[in-house]
Amino acid sequence: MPFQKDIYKSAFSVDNIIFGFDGDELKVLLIKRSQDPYGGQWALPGDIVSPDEDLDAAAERVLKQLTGLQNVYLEQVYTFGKVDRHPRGRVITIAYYSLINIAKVKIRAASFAEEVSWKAVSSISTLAFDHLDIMETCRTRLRQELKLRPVGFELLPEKFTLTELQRLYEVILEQDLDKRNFRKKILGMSILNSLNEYQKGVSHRPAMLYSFDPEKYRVATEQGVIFEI
Amino acid sequence: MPFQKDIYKSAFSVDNIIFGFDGDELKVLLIKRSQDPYGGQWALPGDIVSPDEDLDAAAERVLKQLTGLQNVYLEQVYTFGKVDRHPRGRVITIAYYSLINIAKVKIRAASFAEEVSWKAVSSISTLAFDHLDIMETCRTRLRQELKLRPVGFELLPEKFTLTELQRLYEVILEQDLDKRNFRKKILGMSILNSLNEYQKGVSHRPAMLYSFDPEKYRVATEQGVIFEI
DNA sequence: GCAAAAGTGTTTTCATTACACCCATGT
DNA sequence: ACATGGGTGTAATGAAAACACTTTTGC
Repeated sequence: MPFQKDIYKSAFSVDNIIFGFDGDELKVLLIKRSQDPYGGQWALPGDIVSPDEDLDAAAERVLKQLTGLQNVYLEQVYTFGKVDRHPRGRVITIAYYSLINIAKVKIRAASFAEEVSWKAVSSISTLAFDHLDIMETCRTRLRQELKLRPVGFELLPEKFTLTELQRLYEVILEQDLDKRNFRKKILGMSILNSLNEYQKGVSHRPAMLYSFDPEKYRVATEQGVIFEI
Repeated sequence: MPFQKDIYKSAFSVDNIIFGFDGDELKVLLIKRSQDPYGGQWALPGDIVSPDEDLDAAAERVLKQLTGLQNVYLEQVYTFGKVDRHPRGRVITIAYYSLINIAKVKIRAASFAEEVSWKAVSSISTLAFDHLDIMETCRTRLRQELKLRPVGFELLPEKFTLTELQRLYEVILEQDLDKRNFRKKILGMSILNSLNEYQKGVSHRPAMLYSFDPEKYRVATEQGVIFEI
């Protein structure tokens, strides 16, 4: 089967770091590899890019296969291409990261995995291949983006409280934020809709729910408002 | 020759956007292609990555072949992988950009080029393949980096005046900066050495020469100084 | 002495930080 | 009634912006 051999002479794959937020921790979706190399170890979901497939399309496909989700936040981050990074041949990989609302995912075990699971980023210390490296690079990128663009909302349900939003920032940036200053800053940008609707069933004063409004964000940006946390 | 065909079934290249600054304009080093596809057109220097070569090494090789330079600022930016981006087959390309002191370059015409030349970024309106796209992406990245990291010095001679440095920022960021505020900010970071040496042969008051001190930068960073222009 | 760029501080303005108490709900 | 997180404003601080004149050199 020369095809297999040729592919491995010079193949490229995509790997997708899928971030989710459960209200408490930043998580990534990992698969347990069912085959060698690295059989039985946790790895990032990914696949070989087929010859007639765009890179972005391949990343979308991997995401869809695993989560059923489409049209979610997905960005290319970096390409990893060390000669020896794959034990079976020369495979470079283009890393993407996506941000999803964790509640929307019904995990589907993919054919290439025994098991699929959300793991807290902070709890991961080894991964197959150079995937730990890849994850760290994507995590750094996420932090940068979070400060400069309104991407945090991608990790939340459509309706959220300001405290949930703040907690998300605190967890990802690994720093505490002042409640009043945070609210002042976010609300001052005029990019949220106040829904005049409240949390239910909580054993404390229920919080107002908000949603992110992309159109308001566009208008604000045009008027010179700079998103920055 | 099956090898050629296999390569093109799934090959990867690097392209290198080499930035230089002549005191007045931001330039990039382009080659005129001697062969089809796009024979006769200007393009970014690049090459196929060989199977036993790291991506970074390939980018360094391209840079060295063309300029003779090694150990200069070189960073991966983005990978371009549309199915149809190369008319001869599937070739994805990993884009790098480098920052060099333009005065140090003795251009060597490479075998794959008729002609090699510095072109002002602002004057370029078409390039072979998707290279215009690649150039714009790298230019955006350069702007981002310039604001947050001390990379501008890579584009200047070792000894430079503050006005030269300011002009570099103004040209790349496309905005005017206030002279006094700029000096205050840069000097306040304590990352430059004042050389107690002056410009010569200028028909005006000669300016003090400075050099960037990476060690001072490291110390300043440790003490919490944030580089930002 | 004139043209050309170098060099230099202060005031104003605006954004960021620090900070503490009352409110609404469930148990 | 108490525990829990929700919600709110002001003063102090520090950083960024605006701004104009004197100095040194070559010609």
